[in-house]
Amino acid sequence: MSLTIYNTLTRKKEPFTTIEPSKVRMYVCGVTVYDYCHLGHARSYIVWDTVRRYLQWRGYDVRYVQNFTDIDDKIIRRSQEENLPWQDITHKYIDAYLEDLGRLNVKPADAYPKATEVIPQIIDFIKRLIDQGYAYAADGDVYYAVEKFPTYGKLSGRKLDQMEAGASGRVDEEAETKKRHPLDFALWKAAKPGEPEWQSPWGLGRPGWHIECSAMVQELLGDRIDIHTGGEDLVFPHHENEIAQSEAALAKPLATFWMHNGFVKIRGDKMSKSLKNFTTIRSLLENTDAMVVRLFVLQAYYRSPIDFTDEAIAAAENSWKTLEEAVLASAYFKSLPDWSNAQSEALDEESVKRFNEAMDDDFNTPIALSVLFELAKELRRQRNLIVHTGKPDLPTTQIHQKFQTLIELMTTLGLKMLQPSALENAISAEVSLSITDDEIEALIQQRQEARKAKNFAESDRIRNELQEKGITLIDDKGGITRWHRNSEQ
RNA sequence: GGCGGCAUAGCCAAGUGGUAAGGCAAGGGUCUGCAAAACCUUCACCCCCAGUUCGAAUCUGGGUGCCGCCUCCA
Repeated sequence: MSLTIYNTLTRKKEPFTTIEPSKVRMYVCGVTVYDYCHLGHARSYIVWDTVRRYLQWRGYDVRYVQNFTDIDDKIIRRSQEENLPWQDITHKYIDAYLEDLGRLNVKPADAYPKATEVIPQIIDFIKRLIDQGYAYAADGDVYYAVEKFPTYGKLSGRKLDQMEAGASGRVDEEAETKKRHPLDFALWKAAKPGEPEWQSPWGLGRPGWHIECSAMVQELLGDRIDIHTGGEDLVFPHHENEIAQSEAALAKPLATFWMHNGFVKIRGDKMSKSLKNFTTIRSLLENTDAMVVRLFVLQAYYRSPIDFTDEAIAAAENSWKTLEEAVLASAYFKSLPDWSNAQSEALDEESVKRFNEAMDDDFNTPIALSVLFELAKELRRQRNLIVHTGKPDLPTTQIHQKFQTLIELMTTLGLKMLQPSALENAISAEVSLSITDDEIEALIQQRQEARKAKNFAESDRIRNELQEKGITLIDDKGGITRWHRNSEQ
């Protein structure tokens, strides 16, 4: 089976193809940097990061470019409000973006172009559109003439005459008078006094929002790319306009596959900055493990909406614990006599097969995760058997294989593997700091005597005392008490 | 007004013609002084109505409800 991807452009799943064999050129629409990122952004970039990781795991050489929009009305407004140069605003929030998404284990892009770094390319692009008759200058602004592009609306499935201009109620009156058609959009905006400005053939001004992506894609990835992604709110107008710009100027399809992720909802509504109902990534991470957030996102299919609730996060927390415990179980597997002989790269083929089938079907992470949970539960079971009965009921080579597979698949989904060596250090530190084996044995002996005398208050006291020192006691049949040091911190 | 999406157990969420994955939570049993683990076990008439079919959560038509987009937006 081969990878299929849902393409917004055609509204169906299509077999994945690349322009160049085994190379993927991928462009991800990034954020406008005037504020901290919220959970909605987190979802989007976790999803695209996972797509990238999976393509790499399947052997593709992926070039991944993601932009920062570092000049626009909101940035200007923010800089005026805070009385700071706009560069201070954008630098601050770019740093914050990299930090927040890094914590979610989103890999850095191969390039992070900024709008203000490609002004010459943007100007060239606009000139080209004007020369070819797709754009017109109007009193310091430049607009794209949507009526000149016959297939305008093909991505979002609309026709010009169906759209009600200004239906969203956010129309700039002044700009309307300059436009030839209400749907025409700005490629270049004249600067008002005091605003950041760049020299252009049309006077001092700044680029419109959509043109930067067309220019950057061409600059960094070429005239055509394989995958272009973003949140579903970007389908119209942003991506529609990118298509109009790039395909008019270059006369070839911009992207083969257009992918869009569903929203994060909160209490049934879209989470967004304008609704002021967002939770920023950094506030969420104050008391939630980053991998819990990642798991919360991946437990849904990327095109479906997900509802952000305390219950959902709590459930993800428990789910993550299951995976974590399975990874931590390696501390116990290491004590198996033939563990070191079992070391090999071999994976559990059946699990890998099912994982790939799920991911090949338009990145169906909920199903892919079910494979991980099955592995994790089996590993946890083996760990428990070791702790409670002294030996597992699977051959060590199989345990090793399942363990190796779990780690590999978790890594592919960007679920950060805990370093077993760090764990060992933690455990050995605990051992050296707390209590020796002999002391434990002595206490257990005392407790046995208390139990024989039916002095359960005393026996429970000893159990609790040891528990506080990180030692768990297990009473087996035949009056034997086993114990182990707790592996979880 | 136009375009689009969604509706599956207490919660989250797969499943696109063959008789309901997975996760979370909950309950019962064996065992136990208590506890832990293990093992066994319980938990969905798939929003409604009609149709197509040997067979539908899955296809068709009609409803109902919720949501998104229509130049701020991941």
